[in-house]
Amino acid sequence: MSSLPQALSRRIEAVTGIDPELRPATKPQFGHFQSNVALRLAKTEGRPPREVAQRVVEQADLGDLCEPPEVAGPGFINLRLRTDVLARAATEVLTDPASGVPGGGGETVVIDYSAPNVAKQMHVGHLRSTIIGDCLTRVLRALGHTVVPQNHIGDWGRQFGMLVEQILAEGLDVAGLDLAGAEELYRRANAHFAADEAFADASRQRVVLLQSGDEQTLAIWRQLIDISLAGFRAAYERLGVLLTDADLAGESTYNDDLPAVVAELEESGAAVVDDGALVVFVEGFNAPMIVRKRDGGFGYSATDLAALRHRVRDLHADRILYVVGAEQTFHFNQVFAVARKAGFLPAEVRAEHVGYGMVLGSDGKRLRTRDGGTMKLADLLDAAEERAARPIALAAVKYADLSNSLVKDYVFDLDRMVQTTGDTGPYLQYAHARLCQLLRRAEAEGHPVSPSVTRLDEPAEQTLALLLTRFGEVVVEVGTSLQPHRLCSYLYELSGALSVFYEQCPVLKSEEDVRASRLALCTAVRDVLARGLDLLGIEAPERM
RNA sequence: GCCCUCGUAGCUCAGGGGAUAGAGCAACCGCCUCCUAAGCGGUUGGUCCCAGGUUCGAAUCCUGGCGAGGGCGCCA
Repeated sequence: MSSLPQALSRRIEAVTGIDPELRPATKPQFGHFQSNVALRLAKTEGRPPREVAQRVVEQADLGDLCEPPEVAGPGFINLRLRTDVLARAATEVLTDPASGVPGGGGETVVIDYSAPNVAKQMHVGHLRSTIIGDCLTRVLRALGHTVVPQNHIGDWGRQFGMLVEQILAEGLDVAGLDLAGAEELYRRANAHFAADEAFADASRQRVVLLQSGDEQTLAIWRQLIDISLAGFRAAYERLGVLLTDADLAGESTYNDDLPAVVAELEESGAAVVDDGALVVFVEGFNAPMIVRKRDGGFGYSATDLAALRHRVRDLHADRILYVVGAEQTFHFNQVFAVARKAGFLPAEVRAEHVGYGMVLGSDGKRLRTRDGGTMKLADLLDAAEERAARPIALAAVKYADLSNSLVKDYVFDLDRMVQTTGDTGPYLQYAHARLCQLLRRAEAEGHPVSPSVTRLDEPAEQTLALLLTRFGEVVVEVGTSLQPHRLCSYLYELSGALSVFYEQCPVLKSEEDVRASRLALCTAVRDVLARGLDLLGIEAPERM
């Protein structure tokens, strides 16, 4: 089905020859849609905008869709849909199992997100990556794309020499540790490393042993991974995100690819030796990318290149998304540029860094615990659950994370985000729960729900119906722009319109045909709210 | 020093060429014999950081400042 604005646009474009750039009306008195096409045409036609608008209005064939259009202000064309057309469009949303979200996607989209570090608890930064990545996964899947999540966990690197050495020094049974225990071990190893030169040397040796495949070392390393994964699983379960072990693709999985990546970089002439390191210079970047360090070890850029190459060659990605903090913008732009240059990233494959801002405390600085430590994910969720029941607390945290522009830092204010008034997750849940209650009562009282929306006499009903028809295009927009806050804004607007409808339009006490139609409208709104919240990764309880 | 991002109401944020710049919070005033008042309506509150430029039209695009944050060859 083609959407209403598309149909309207085509009719107008048949007259104007250019896209009328139809937009939702900025104010109710301007109808449902507005176009500035006459203002833009006025110049080329050399006639007053209002005159142009009048001609467009007279010539456009809109009678079966709209009330007679109005020319307003400096030359805007305001369109108001006919009630029967609006009712039909709302019915389509009601009867469509996807509530108007077009599912024809067809791309393979790899999304890199979450990426916690082994032997460390997840912190607020991982929270953002995980929540945003989860939302994008859900949205792109709903649009019919094949989404391949990749959890690029930090399971390799120099720190493991230190950790293994510390375990051996303490004679520790790793199997008895949990993730918090591993993190304490990490701290002890760090202190030990700084204070004891002999230990530091042994740790460096241990890195070599690990890389060369020493059995004992590998066995301990695997144990560290196992306890970390248990911790990650628990965190994902608590967060209610879709990530599973099948999505794990840590840094270590690319170890075997690194020599080949380097060889290809050298063969293509992209990489050169500079100051002892193998680097790639790319135009537009003030520093080269270090692929192999002077000491022969690989930098993290090498791993990122290998991962990107794998995603293109083996996972057959059409689009690759990196949900990583905005501070890494330079790094990823450089990785993409190098990958293009080296031929790992063909022109037709899109690579996009979905950068997000930092989580700030009420002081406007990076969120920290009272003693200045990093804020743990678990502590943060604990604090939220002190203020609200679990599904509501989670909704509060997730919605706060998704409802602002991603690139901006945002202030983490638990007391504000758990409020049920205002632009919060719980407010959306409340709107949904209210509808569920209403529909339950209707069923209990034996009121039939009309299979279609038949009556839209009240402005509040029309507003709701019009909003319903926009759901699909909003989801499409999020899939393109990768800006979840647009879906948040939409759902907030829908919830607000529902509250107004709820105040102004009695449902159960209306006469029969109005009641049946309103129940249909309510069902459609409930479905869109539930589906929209699900796309955000937020539960929609039926009672609150 | 160079590069990137951000700057909108007291606070938290939308809006990113188009009509009188919008929400929420806070403050104040109303509304429950009525489907969840966890709600709704109203009032107060703005030099859209500053200065130029482009345009019929700029919060929005361009240039230059100022302010805040982040990044800039061997950590990941």
